[in-house]
Amino acid sequence: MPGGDFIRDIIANDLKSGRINSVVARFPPEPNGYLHIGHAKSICLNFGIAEEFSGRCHLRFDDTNPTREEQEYIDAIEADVRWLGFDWGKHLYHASDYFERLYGWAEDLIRKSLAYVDDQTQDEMRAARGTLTEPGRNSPFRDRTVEENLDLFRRMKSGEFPNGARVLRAKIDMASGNINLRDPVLYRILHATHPRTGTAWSIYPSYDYAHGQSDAIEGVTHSICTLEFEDHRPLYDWFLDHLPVPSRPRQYEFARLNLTYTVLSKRVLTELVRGGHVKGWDDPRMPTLAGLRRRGVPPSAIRDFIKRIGVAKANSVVDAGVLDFSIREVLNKTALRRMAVLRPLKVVIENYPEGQSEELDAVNHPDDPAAGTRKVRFGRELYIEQDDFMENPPKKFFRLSPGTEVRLRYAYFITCREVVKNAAGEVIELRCTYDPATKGGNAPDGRKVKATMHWVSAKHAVPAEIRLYNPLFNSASPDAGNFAADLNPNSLEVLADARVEPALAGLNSAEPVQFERQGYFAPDPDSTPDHLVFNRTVGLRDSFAKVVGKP
RNA sequence: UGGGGGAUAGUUCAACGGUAGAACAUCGGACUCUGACUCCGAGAAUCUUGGUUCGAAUCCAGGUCCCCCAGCCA
Repeated sequence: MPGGDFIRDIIANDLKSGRINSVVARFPPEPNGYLHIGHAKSICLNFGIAEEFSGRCHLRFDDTNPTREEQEYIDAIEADVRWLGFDWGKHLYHASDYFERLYGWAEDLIRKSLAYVDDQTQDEMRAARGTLTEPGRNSPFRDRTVEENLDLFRRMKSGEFPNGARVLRAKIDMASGNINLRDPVLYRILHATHPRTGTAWSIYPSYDYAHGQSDAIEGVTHSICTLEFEDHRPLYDWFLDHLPVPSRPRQYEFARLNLTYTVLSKRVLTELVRGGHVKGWDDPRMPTLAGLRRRGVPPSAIRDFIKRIGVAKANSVVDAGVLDFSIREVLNKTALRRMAVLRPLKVVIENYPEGQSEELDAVNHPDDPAAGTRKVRFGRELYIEQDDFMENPPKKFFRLSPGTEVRLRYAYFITCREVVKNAAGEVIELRCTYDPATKGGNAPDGRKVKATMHWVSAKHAVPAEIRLYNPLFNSASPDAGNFAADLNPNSLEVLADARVEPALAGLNSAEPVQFERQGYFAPDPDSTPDHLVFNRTVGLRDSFAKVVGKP
């Protein structure tokens, strides 16, 4: 029996003890924004449990607030869950599917004198709710007759009253230490158009009133949510205790995901989009599933990441580097290798005949011979990476500098003979010589070089735009209340004049490739045959960067 | 000074009265036609004070610190 965390332990025990025969879970998003990596934790947990224990997992939209929910989000959520690799089969539900039943149960509560219509204003209700340390006061409308309550509630439903005029409240305990039990609101008047039910309803159930009963209707056995709902559980149970529900779900809570250098709050993410701080929900800097997808992150990497971080009840912040690790872990095995020069520096091979060029063999994946080989063009004029040359190198610099010899991958050894500078003193060109005997990359005399560098032929390479992404925030734990102050102005870096090997022009999938020695890059949807655009999914580990103290 | 939760390496998670373990990160080293990958190695933790016990991260009591709750949001 699979175990691994306290939730799975509970389920395993429930199955073993016979309390349940099979597990039914659910992922219950509210369609008021896009899914992010924090939701991925919940999705992997709920759908993962269903898979592991041979149960099922429902996708249920918690669509009880038409003032913030939109069809666009509904569609995006379904697409994202599928993309992540999960299937709810025929079990697609909406809390709004149950509006009729929930309404009937509300009348039941009224008949049992367990609910009443309150005419207090919002301010009055707030004032009467008490504080964390003082009990609240009963509403003056708390003891209306069943008949009056029923009449008022029906008129609320028929749309007779304006927004905010009245609410239906549970009659529980205004003195409870748990504020959720101080006569919580069950229904509020909302004259709004619902994405699914249109204008059929002018009252809508609250989350607390809808969630547990929806679970019960669907036969959910384990209703897994995040920690902030822990003190809603007594209320969740109260409804199930007092209503003729068809099953008895149980709620369990786990700690939501937090990631360094990012914010996983739908409110903040929405503001980032609406405020134009990013280009949309799928901006590759966003921690949304849509953004990660656009950046080139494979869904299996996200699943691997979620597996690594575990599930527990302690609040925690996961190092964003763990996600990077998972991405590299997946991509290293699958991504084809290519050469691309991000910041080109021209190299002229003085002893290579003018006008000549040749094709050399390059492997597509060093650990997978089945991936085959391709040809790369070599010529007299090349581009190498600006970072791969230093005129006055420090001790541990193994790459090209005046007089040193390096290998150009799959090609030849070259030696730097001369440095050409412009009027400003910047290096604009290198004059080098090559050793024809080292064709393919090995010296017959057995001599070694300390560096192998990537390169492209100046004549044959294709121009490309490369987008590098850095964390959206400068702070490891941005203040969600004032996130603008922590925004990283350099989260997007565009390299407009990169050169890539021609094989990249014909890339026909959105799968990332590895630009050797640099990282994993995926074509952006903006990319066209005339204007290639690549997103850096994640960089390669770079231990040399630490040596030279690069950021 | 209400109610509900939580504290184990730098980080995240295990250990369910019987040798505190893993992953990421860090630091060494090997290998290498990617300063990648891979491999080997190292340092690094039970919030605190008592108690129970042959034996406590685990059970009990007190304390400390952290998080959540006063929406007609979810």
